[in-house]
Amino acid sequence: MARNIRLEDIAREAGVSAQTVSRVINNRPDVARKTRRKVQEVIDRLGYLPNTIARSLSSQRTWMMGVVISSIDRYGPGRIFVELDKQAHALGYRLLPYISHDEETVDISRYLRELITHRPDGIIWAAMERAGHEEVLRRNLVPTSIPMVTMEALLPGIPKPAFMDQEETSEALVSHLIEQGYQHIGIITGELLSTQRGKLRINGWKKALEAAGRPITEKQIVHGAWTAETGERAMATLVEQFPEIDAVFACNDQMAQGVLSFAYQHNIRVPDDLGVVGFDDLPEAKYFTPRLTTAKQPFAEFAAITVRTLAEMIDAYLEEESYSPQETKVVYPEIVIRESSVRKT
Amino acid sequence: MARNIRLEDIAREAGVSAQTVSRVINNRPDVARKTRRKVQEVIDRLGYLPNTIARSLSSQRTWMMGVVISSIDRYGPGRIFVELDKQAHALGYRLLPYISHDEETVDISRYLRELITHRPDGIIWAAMERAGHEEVLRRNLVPTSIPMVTMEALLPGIPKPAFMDQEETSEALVSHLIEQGYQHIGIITGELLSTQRGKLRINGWKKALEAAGRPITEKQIVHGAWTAETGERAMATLVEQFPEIDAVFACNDQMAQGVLSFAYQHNIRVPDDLGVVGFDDLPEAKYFTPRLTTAKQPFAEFAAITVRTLAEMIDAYLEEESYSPQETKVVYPEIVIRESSVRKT
DNA sequence: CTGAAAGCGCTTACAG
DNA sequence: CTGAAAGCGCTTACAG
Repeated sequence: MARNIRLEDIAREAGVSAQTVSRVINNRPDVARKTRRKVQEVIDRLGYLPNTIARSLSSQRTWMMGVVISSIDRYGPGRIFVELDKQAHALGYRLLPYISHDEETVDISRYLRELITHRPDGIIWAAMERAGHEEVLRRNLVPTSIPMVTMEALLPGIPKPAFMDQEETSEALVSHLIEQGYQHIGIITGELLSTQRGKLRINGWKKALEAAGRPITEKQIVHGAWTAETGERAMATLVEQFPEIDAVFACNDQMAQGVLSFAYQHNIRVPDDLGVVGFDDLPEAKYFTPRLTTAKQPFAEFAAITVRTLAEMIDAYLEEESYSPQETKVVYPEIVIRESSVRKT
Repeated sequence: MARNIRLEDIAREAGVSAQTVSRVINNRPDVARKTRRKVQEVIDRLGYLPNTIARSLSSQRTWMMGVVISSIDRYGPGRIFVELDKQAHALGYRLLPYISHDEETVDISRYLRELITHRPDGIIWAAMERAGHEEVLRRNLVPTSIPMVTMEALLPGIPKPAFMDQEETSEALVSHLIEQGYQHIGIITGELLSTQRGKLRINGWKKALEAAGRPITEKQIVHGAWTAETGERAMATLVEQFPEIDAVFACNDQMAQGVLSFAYQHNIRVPDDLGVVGFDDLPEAKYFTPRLTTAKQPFAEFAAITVRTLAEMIDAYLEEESYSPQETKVVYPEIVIRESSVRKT
């Protein structure tokens, strides 16, 4: 097989030393214009592309950020991954994805260990919180002292540069339903109560009801699993155990779509008989039947803050300075009101 | 900063040579049980994780597959990326993603060149076809002789191990509409006719109409851009320029959702006044109002064939054998018939 | 079954 | 502004 062209080949051809070629490649200022031109000409002519592997090994820097994230074929994680990639790229980093396709069974410890063998300059922990993760990180990451930030789970000692508000936004969505005159408001949650995100959305719902002096009972709460299918099923359960229901907060848009489907199949008119709000503002949410009221999360900003902070931590680490950002910047979703929650008067 | 533990540290601590440690790490058979046990004990005790960068450099093998793909926050590319990741992981490879977030403006040449600097063992080209890509590949990839496969675009000299049928499936969807008694069938395409995929879906629609002896006119065809928004707008255009329309083939489910939204807003009953079929079978398609008839693409199989073939090409390349798979395995989407295209009798 | 030497392709001080 | 030497942390023949 044809051997790749090396830096040394360029040096020989251009009649200079390897370091000079290295300087040209890395755009160092201390090269004579004439020398630079000659070296560049040889590089272009031979189509030389430097070997990042060798560069990483000798400079002890990979310009890689590892990302541990759950299935990115869901809307939220997918958007987050894409925005992380954009931001990382803008700062000169590449992403090395570790996607836990099957969160229940994946051995996160093996994943993390394999990721560390690639010596990323930093790690973004975007996985959902799970029992045991803290221990996995303590045992495998801490000894390496690789800078890390978390986006989702709260992990002791690990900075969380940005926090996407869940509770206030949920409260605002439910308060909107109350203002529209809905009386009996149920909730379809996305998952077990064990995750932070799940808990906060429920808390928001509770707070809105409490503020309005409405009773809160267990039968108003049904757990789904983020999909349209579970949304539809959850709505069936709600109607059965809480028949007076006239509005529902589905904790994401896909589940809201399941609710709308249930309503359509059972001739329940939305928004007249049933008010519906979701969470996410999928690109399609505006085209649900009827158009869905929901909350749009600023993923780009969320990712940008996270990546920039990690980049700063990496810089500080390389300078052997201690730098551990304490603040968490809160970003707020935007409420988008559409037909599904506005009664025609 | 704390220096990482190296293979040599393990060797010294265990009282053996570096190569012996290397053998243990790589599970080579030729190590005495006792030696292996001792070395493993030291590895575990010190929490040693080998450095993949160094390994890649010396072995001239990265176990990385580069993936050039368009925005993965859309359903199709997202699913493909996830399935590629699963399959690659199963064969011991990692994915190095190069996502062209903004297909129009991204400089694919710079992307590819940067990817090559990472010396992936192989490259998966999952980007849509665009004018100029062929030239970019010829200039940058061919000299490196890195094995590559394509999933989407047809590129001369580059194997395409799997092909996802578009034409026959589209024809079957439209024939189904004809069988249901729909007379005037429009189409909303996903993009310009310049891509293979776009063309094939339109061809399928045409063939079905031709087989049924129906006329085909330009006014039956409107171009969208894969989103619900463009689907809704395209439907408005269709109704205006082709008022007798009683069924529509939307080239993906998101656009079909836009169509359903348009119908809902204008009191057009689906499926009675308008039959609708989509393409993709989003998890939500079953919960559209009404439930959507569509085609489910076997992405897992598509990705599996592609990755396995690339892995074989890499093996052959390393053995200095010439191996260039000529066959393309065709995989077929499954038609899923639901309410949106079945008239109640 | 085990080890000493060379090399993968770069960058990093250091010297001039 | 330019270069000779050493080193990054592994693996690969090769020798015994």
